[in-house]
Parts: sequence; C-alpha cells; structure tokens
Amino acid sequence: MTSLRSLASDLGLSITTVSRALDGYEDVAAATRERVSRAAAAAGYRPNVAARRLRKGSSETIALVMPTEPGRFYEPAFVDLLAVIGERLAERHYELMLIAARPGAEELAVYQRMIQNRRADACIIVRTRRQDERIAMLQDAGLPFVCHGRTEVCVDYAYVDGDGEAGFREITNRMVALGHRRIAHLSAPDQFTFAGLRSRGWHMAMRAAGLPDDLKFMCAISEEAGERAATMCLSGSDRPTAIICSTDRIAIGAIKAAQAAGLVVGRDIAVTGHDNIHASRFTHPDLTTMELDVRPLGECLVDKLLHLIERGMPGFEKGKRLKK
Amino acid sequence: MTSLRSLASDLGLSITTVSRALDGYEDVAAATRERVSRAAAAAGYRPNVAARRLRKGSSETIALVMPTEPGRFYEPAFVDLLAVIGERLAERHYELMLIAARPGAEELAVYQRMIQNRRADACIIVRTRRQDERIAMLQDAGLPFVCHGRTEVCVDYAYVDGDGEAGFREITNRMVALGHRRIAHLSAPDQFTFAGLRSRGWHMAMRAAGLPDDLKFMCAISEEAGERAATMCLSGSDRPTAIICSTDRIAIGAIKAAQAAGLVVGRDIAVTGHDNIHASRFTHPDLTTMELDVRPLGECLVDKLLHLIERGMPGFEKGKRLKK
DNA sequence: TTGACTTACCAAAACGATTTGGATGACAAT
DNA sequence: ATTGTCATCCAAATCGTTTTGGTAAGTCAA
Repeated sequence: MTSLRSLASDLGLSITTVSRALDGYEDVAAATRERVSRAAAAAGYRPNVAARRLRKGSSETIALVMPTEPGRFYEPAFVDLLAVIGERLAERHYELMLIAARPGAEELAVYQRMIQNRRADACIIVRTRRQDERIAMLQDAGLPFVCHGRTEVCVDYAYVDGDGEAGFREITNRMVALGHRRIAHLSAPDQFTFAGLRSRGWHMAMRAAGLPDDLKFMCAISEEAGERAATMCLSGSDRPTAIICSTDRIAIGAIKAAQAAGLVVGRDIAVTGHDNIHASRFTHPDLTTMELDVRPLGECLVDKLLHLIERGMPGFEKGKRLKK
Repeated sequence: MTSLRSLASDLGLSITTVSRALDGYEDVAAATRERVSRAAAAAGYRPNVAARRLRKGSSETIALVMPTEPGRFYEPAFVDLLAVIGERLAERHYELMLIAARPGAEELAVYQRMIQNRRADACIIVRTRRQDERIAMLQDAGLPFVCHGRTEVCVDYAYVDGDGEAGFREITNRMVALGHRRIAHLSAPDQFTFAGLRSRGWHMAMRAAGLPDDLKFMCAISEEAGERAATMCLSGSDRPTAIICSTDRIAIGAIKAAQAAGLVVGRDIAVTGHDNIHASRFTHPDLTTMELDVRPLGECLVDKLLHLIERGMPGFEKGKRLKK
C-alpha cells in the first residue's frame, strides 16, 4: 500500500535516501535514518516484493518439489517437516513455494522450469533417491540445493539425514518414560547407513537411561525376518515389554510374532516401527502423542541452504553497509 | 533468460507487438503472431514472473497458512491434499505458497501481512475452526478465500467439506474388497454435520455392494461410548468382521471392546477410525495401501477459489482479446 | 585561497513486462 | 483530392524498488 515514493514525499526526502536509510547504508545521517524508520514503521511500510525481486534478480523464495505418488502415503512426519521448514524460512524472510509433481518426466520438467526462470533462489530435495538425476541437473544449472537424505552418487553436495538417530532416541525415551525397562531393538543390517544411525539412537537413549542395551537383534528388512527375530527375542528369559524396530516391515513381523506368542500388542507389549506414529498410538491407546523430532532436521536443512545461498552471493560487501 | 526485448530485436519487431502477439490480442497480423510464437517457443521464452507481477499487480500465487500445533499430528491425508491442491494450481499457472504459523496471534499476524502487501491473490483456509476470526478478517480485507470445513458463523463464504461422504464410502469399499461382508458402523450423533456425511458414505457403499446396512450404532464421541457401542455390536448374533468408526476416539474404544471380547484386532476383526490409515494398516498388516480420495476435495477447493478470483477481477473484457 | 576529503543527500537508470495512446499506410467512399 | 475506416504496428509510460554515479556544502590542512 504505502510506497517508497509516498514515504519520501511525506518526509521531504528523496526515494534514494529513504531506501538507503531503511537498508542501513552509512551515508545517511543518524537523525535522518531515525526519522525515516519511525515514519516507515508508523505507515506500516513493507517493500513491494515484486518490485524488489525484479530489481534484485533474486526471489527470496525456496522451492520444495514434493513427489506425489498416487496411492502411496507419506511418512507422517513429512507435514511436520514442512511446518518446521516453513517457520524457519519465515524467520529468515524467505518464502516457501510448494510444487507438486509426479516423479519422472513431469518432475524433471518442473525443475527445468524452475531453473530456467529462476523462480526460486534455491530448492530442497526430499525423498532423495539412490540414483538421483535431480542432483546433477541442479549442479549443472548452478541452483543451490540441499537434500533430505543421501544418494549413492559420490559427487559433492549438501545433504541432511536425520531419519535415524534423533528419532530413535526420542522414541526410545518415550518408551522409557512410559515405564518400559526391557526394551529390545530389531535392527536392519548395519551396512545400511540408516540402520546404523537408528541403532545408535536406541543405544544412546538406553545408556542415558541407565538401562541395558543388550537386547539388540539383527535381521533383514522383511516381515518374515522380523517375525523370526522377534520370536527369538521373546523366547528368552526376562522378556522385553517393548520392541523398537528399525523399519515398518520388521515391525509388522514382530507384531505377528507377539500375537503368536499369545501376547496382546498394546497391553502386554509395545511395538514400534520407523516413524510409525499411528501404529504406536494404536498399540498403546493411551499414548496419544509421540513427538518425532523433525525440528532440528528441518532447521538444519534451511540453515545449510541459506548458508549456501549467501556464500554464493558475489560481492557481499559491495555497498558500504552499516548494519547487517 | 530470454527477455521480451531480445525476442523483439531478433524478430525485428517492437516489444509491444511481441507481447501482444503472445497474449493473443487481435491487433496483430496472423502471420506475425505465428512467427512470434514460433520464435518464443524456440527460445523457450517464459515471461519474468517478478516483472509481470509488478506490472499487473497480481501475484498469481495462492497462500495456504497451515496451523502448526507442536506435538499435535496432522491427519495423514493432509499431505495428499496439499499435493492435489499444488497440482491443480500448477495446471492453472498458479503458485502455491506455504506458510507455517502457530494458531493465535502469530497466525493472525501472518494473515495481516499477507493482506497488507497482497503477497497472494487469495488463500485457502484449512483446519477451519467453529468460531473462526480469520474469516471476518479476510472478508473485511476483500481477499478471496475458501475454507476447508465449515464454521458456526453464518456469514456467507465459500467452503468445501469433503471429510465425510467420499472418504467413508471409499473406506467401506476397501473393506468390502477385502472380503468383509458384515461391516458395522459406529456413528457420532447425527446432529453433527460431519457425522451425517460419514454415515451416508457408509450407507451408500453398503447398498451399492448389496450388503445390509442395518449394523449402525449411534454413540457419543468418546472412547467409553465407543467401547459400549462396540460391545453391544459384537454381542449380537452374526457378529461383524469389520467396524468402521466415525472418529478415532470411538475407534479406540471399539478396539478395547474387541480385545475384551477375546478378539485379535487385525485378524478376527478390522477396526478403522476416521482417516486413520495407519491404524487400519496395522490392524490388517496385509493391507498396505488405503487411498482416501482427497482429489475431488482438493480440486474443488482450487476451482472454487480461482472462480472467485476471476469473478472478482474487474474489467475482464478490457483489452480486445482474440483467444482466452 | 585553494585543493583534498568527508558528509549528507539526490536524479536518473536500471529490472522486464503490460498497457496507453497514438502513428502509418492501404483502401474505399465521398 | 479529401475524408474516413481499417489493419498493423510501435514509442513511451508505468509498476516500486535498488543502485549508480553523481552534486553541494562543510571541514581541514597547506
């Protein structure tokens, strides 16, 4: 509503001076700057985004292309992740643009378009695939990006991978808080990076709680393997009252095993999978909240990205600035 | 990259003519228009968004402010809804801006800012509350909006409410497809709009499948009421093999009742709540997908919104256009 | 008094599209 | 020959910022 022009004429100053005063350039008298910022605040002045973007050439927008796979569900934590990312970006005065695209040709076209007209200053890649063509594409184009998750390709890029440790520490802590003392862990093979991280989370939480972390069973990522491992785990003396599984498929196997052993899941024993908040709620009806901590993950993603953007900006010290 | 200017000079035409040719004005010779659009396509020309926004005063952006309640989980369908909305908007050449804000003062401030500098052309309100201050605020400001869900206030506004019927029809169809024949329904009191809709979905799916829809039990929205109703429902002859509950709280009660009756949930009986996809996956481990159809819902939201925007645009026939 | 420097300000040129208000030439009607 | 009517095309203004490349006045030393 209020433009720089009207502010300037009200103050009897030039547009230039008002702009520079608000931006903190040092060639504005302290008294003038004060007067200007007071007037701007009073008028509720907000610079017009479109004009600023046009002039500066940057959009102050981060894009997140989410792969929409019809019929496949997102992990429940995804929305929370979106929320955290959005909040953090807002703090830093960036906007979050959400683009939905089906993986494949359509998705790549979306990235191409984004690159072509620099609609966004940078982007966040989620659901990173093991062989991910998006990475090379963005690197070629020189568009900054961070990935949630890692790939098998070994080029150098920024990524954040928080699936494992923090989440499993959290979920283990929950179980401890609920009174569980014997908490088993069915882990996927350690050669998988994610399995190692998740395991570590369980280990650390158990040690921190002063509980024994000996109940760890390794098994393949399948229902059958989970069932076998759980059966073994439950047959021992001093049976656990909770089983934390590395993946959902393992958890499903564990549940079958528990039922076969005559246990009622949710009463006699708690079983959790990965991110499987609803399942754990179900097995334990009284437990209605289970905060998987995506906050550090999301914040880390955003911080890395903004760092990348700012580092890439040439001539950061171009104008003589007073304050940042 | 390619600007209107460079296109024009390549073609030996003025910027004006190129612009008007691409926009379909009728004061451009057919041959010229053809030549221009061919060149534009070849150069991969896309108008600069910032410039167009600055000039036209509209942002071609729809905002969706999502309430972030720390520790409270979103319904799993929310991400799918976001995806559908995003896709539909992209088809219509609109962008989706996602803003995260905690309900309360912060949330209202976000809306205020959006209104003040017209950052978005319109917005979508989700998680509509029974008494929703956002509606009056947006109406006062004249910013077009649609709500997902209804309020108790009786001012006139556009809303879409797809929670009920389609979803419950779908979930009932799933159960039928899985071989269930006796499918009960625990409904919240009919005076709640949503309960009526959900009930209707179940009724219609049952009738369409040629199954009896007599197993309907009314109960309050609480675990206890759900438990009582389910106990009654299970005690009759010709016991159901599936119970579809109006809300998650009722479902939790139903599960307790089933367990008390010595039934193993997921083997002897399936229990579902509302949108509780993960629970149903859990109770029925072989059921890995359960497509709750948010597509029509999301598309309806977008279509209503764009209709609102276009209707509100003054002087739609201003320039002499050739094609839309 | 002169020149060098500093301080505080500003006019005007970008940025790239849209839109206003003509301009030009061809052709028909008068 | 003059006027009017079209069909095409275009120069320039505009949107609101940022940034460039200044100017004018004051201070200070030589």
